[in-house]
Amino acid sequence: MRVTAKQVAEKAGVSLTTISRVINHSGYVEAGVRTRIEAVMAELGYVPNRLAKNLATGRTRTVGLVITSLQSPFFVKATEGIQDVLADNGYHLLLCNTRFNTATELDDLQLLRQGLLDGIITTASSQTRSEMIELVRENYPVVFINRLFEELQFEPNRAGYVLADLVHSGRTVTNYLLELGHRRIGIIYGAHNSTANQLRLEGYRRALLACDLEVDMKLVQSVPYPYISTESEDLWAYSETFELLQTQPEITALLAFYHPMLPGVLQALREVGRKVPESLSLVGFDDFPLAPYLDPPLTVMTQPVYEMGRVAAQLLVQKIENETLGVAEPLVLKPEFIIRRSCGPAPLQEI
Amino acid sequence: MRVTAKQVAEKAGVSLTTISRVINHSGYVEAGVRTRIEAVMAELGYVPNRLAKNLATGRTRTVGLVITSLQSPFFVKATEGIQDVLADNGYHLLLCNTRFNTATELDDLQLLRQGLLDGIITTASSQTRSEMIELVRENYPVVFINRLFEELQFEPNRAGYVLADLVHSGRTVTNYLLELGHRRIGIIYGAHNSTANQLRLEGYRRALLACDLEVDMKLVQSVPYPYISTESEDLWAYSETFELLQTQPEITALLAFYHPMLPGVLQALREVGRKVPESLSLVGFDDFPLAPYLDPPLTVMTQPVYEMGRVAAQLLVQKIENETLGVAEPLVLKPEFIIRRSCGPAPLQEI
DNA sequence: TGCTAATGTGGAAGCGCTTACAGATAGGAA
DNA sequence: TTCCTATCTGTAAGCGCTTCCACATTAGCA
Repeated sequence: MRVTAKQVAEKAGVSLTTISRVINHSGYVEAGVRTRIEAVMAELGYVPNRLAKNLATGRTRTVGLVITSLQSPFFVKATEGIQDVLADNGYHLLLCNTRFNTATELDDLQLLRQGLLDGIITTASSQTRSEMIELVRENYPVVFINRLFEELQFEPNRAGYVLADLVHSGRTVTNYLLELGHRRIGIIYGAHNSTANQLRLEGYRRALLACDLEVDMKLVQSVPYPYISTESEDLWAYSETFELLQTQPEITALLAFYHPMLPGVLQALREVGRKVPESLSLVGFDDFPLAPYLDPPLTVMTQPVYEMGRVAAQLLVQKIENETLGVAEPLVLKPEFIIRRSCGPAPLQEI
Repeated sequence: MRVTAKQVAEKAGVSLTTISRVINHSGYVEAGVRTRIEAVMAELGYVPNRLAKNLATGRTRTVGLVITSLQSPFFVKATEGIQDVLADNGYHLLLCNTRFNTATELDDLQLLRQGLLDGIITTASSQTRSEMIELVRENYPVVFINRLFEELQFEPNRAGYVLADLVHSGRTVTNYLLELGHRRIGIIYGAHNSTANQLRLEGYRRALLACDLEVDMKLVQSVPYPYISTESEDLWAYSETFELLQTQPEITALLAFYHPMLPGVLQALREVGRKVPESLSLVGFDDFPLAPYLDPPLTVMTQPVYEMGRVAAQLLVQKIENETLGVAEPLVLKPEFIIRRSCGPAPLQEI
């Protein structure tokens, strides 16, 4: 019942080939013939079937975005950057939100092999590391955001890397707190051993080292990711923060590496009776529109997220469209430190 | 270079049909043959080409989500609900984030006609109203969230409607404020004349009416949607709120209908010197994890967003899979009012 | 005028699956 | 035994495009 190109061809008295040419503005078509065909198309209400086109060309003009959650403003902003660039280049976005589910993530990656996706942008979890590497080795176009794969470092392939300078982030924040007199700086981070966490921790370590301080892993608390199916994740990271502050009361500053942990962290601080910033300094990661209106306004280390999304998408489109391989050098963008009022001088310790 | 079903067939010494049958678990295949074929598939690393399948079946198992922005927690939560259900049913999600761009929205809707999408879930803007109606009339499966189309009310088609009881929302909030003694209640809402805004406003009107009060449209301020391309939308709704409070200083309570307006509204309140809740009561719409940690904790009227997403997706899958038409009765879910500390008794007026 | 290049069009073979439809075999009921 | 049904397999015709090639025609130029 749908109108096909064949019908248009018959009605316009031309061949299928010519129809294809006017649709795609490719090859030569006489102006008169073109307008005649366009008239017939309009008359019949012809819309080209993309499935057929996809099969014939082996391309879909669709890219996948494989992420673990939408909860973080990081992903929302990155997604917008990505989509703006994709839209400009005529690509669509298949959203693969894995919800921290490894099986889902693996399935989503298979979409590349199934031909459904021309490429993938991902900040995926480390659970599927080997599969990602395999895909890259098979030369599927992939761009990673805030992820690094050293094992691919010297192989020519079609992967790309976009990162914020997270070592710098970690160091800057830590330095700031050290200068405020803090010596016991706690960290709450999401459990998976991601590149992002590693790099930030490295920055933290270096800053401490420069002051002849050692990292005390008792101050570094990981939080298992929730395998979300219901909505009861409101106070994620709450109990871990609570416990950390109970067992390590000498902590005077806290870094929350992942935005969705904030509500839990804030709740724990309330219940433990640590007022921000008087009794404890708090730094969040990634900025969000309401940060200035929290109580107190939150100091955050942030990344140029929207821009990172844009760059990632540009890189991917480029990798999809020219088939050339190459060794990838990571693209590193500058983070930004936004000081508000959630940090203060370290309170006097009773030691 | 990709392995095709044909190659598997040859190597296994069977016909293409049989391959298809084992892939799809359809029809009869002798157990021995099946295992043999599966072995060959594994050996060759065969992955079925979804493009070919899509073309042959005329279906894609992909649905589009057409929204205007991801900025609101409403969309994030709804998207998660939708994706959870879709994943359970083997569907993928194409994210069409129109960024309030009507042309983009129209293009995205065309994906249905192009065969790329089996159905659409949307909260789309009212700019594409007639095109949506046309798609519904052509019997494409579409589910609307918080949108109503009276003109389709009695026509059998494959549309579905999921709504929160927004009239009830508007009325409840307004009643609450009336009871606190407020008489001049302002509203800030996003400009497009959406069903959601209309219904909430209707609730507001009814509540006032029950107290023999009239709606004063001078208190109801619309905010044009930003046509976002850059990131400078931070203080969206700021100037409109500022102006409203300047020109209508007798306003003692304010409803913010759309979450992304909050930062701008809060900033305006600060600058105009109205302290919440002492000098002005504020109610937000749609809850979010950090609402309890704002200054002051925000009272919000919310909707069962995640659930609405789930229901919408279930409805859509159902409509896609059984081809039956029918007259749609809207599915209305109950909203929830979460009282925190951003509302107080109306301050005494100097009249 | 003849030759080449540019322009314009169509035939037909794919792309890699699904899905009638038909045919074959085996087992059970009559 | 015959017939019917259930089980199993293959042939071939699509699905609706793209694209390679071949073939005309016209224009450009020496």
